Amino acid sequence: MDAFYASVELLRYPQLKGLPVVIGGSRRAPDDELLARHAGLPLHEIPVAEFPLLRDYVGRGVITTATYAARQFGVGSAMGLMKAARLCPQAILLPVDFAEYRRFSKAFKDVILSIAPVMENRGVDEVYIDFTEVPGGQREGGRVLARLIQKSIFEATGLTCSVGVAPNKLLAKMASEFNKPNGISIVQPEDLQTLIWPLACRKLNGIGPKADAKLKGLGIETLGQLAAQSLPWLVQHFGKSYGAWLHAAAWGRDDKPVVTQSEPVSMSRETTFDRDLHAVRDRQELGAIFTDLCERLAEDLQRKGYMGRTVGIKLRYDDFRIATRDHTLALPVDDAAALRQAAGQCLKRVPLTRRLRLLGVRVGALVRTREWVAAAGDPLARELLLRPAPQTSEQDADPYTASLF
DNA sequence: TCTGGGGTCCTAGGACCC
DNA sequence: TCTGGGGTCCTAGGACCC
Repeated sequence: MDAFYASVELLRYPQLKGLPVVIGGSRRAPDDELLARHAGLPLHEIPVAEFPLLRDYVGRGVITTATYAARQFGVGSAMGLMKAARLCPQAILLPVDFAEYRRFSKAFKDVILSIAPVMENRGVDEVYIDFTEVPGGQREGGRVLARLIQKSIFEATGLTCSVGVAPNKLLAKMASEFNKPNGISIVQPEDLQTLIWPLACRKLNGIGPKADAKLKGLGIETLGQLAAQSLPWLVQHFGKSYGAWLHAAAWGRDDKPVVTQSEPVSMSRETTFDRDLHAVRDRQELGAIFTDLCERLAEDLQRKGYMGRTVGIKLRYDDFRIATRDHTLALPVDDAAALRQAAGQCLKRVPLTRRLRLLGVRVGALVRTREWVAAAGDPLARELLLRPAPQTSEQDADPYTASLF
């Protein structure tokens, strides 16, 4: 989806169309006051001059999305709001409204599912779609189906998206970036040299800041240069697994399927404080936040129907270093008191001399509550639920190898 | 001028078991 | 008295993604 959060906001506030708008700020909503002052007035009639400006924002936080008009000024996702305010002080700042974005997320995904049922979620604003078996999915290299999806989403939601069509997910993801916003791009295997190899390594989904810096240090700037390296050389510098992946990816090879169903692995809640807090001096405040995080996490678990037995905490110190601790319980839990109890034990095992800027609570090793309750009286069934399904290896299927061992 | 929140996956060492 | 090899689980940290 194109500038998803910002585009959803523009549906509510069409008077902001064409203006630099940024969404962000984790703190108190900057426009609460605005909405209160104009209670009763339809949202689209609130005068532009009434909206809060980025220059007036005081506090922490980053931009989650910027309109294309705002991007002209050099502001973009993940940039600190204070820095963005210097680049584009006149930008309008709106708070994030996840509930609203989730609504539109479901709406556009429902449209896609009605057309092409093999869809993989990639977060709130992105999906992979398998065109292979969709009627007409091969016409004009996929362009016809891509256009149909764009048109259907726009009619249902008023939102635009960009589509990349390619033989695999890796190339499709890159293709989707070629023609933003509201564009379609088709990449065939024979386009590797002309369309992919000139790109910076960082454009590849899976090469982040660290790997990119290391590649640069080795004199590798583009995907073409990466593709020119031998497999053993890459393995030597990046390890067996990542090295092999880098090699395959640079050659446009990716055989990962479109996964339509998946179980959550963990759930968490975390918060960055308005100011750094000290475990002793700000004990009360920290304790209240801690309890609140556990309560919200418990709500999440119960609403989604999961329990978990690995409970953990995450701290971010004032110097931005991160510490985590976790603890696995004998039985899964989903209530705030149990989470708070277990997380509290974790807190005792972590250094607390430095001031903290973030506290988080996490729960993993999830089981579906319904299945756990159903196995209530059966210790064996419970035991099986707590152990993840064993990985079936190639060796198991090979009678010769199996007999040897 | 400091840098959000919610995730997944990988690695590596140690405990523990057979 | 000195010492194997394989496997799983737990824990901590880190890279990366949206």
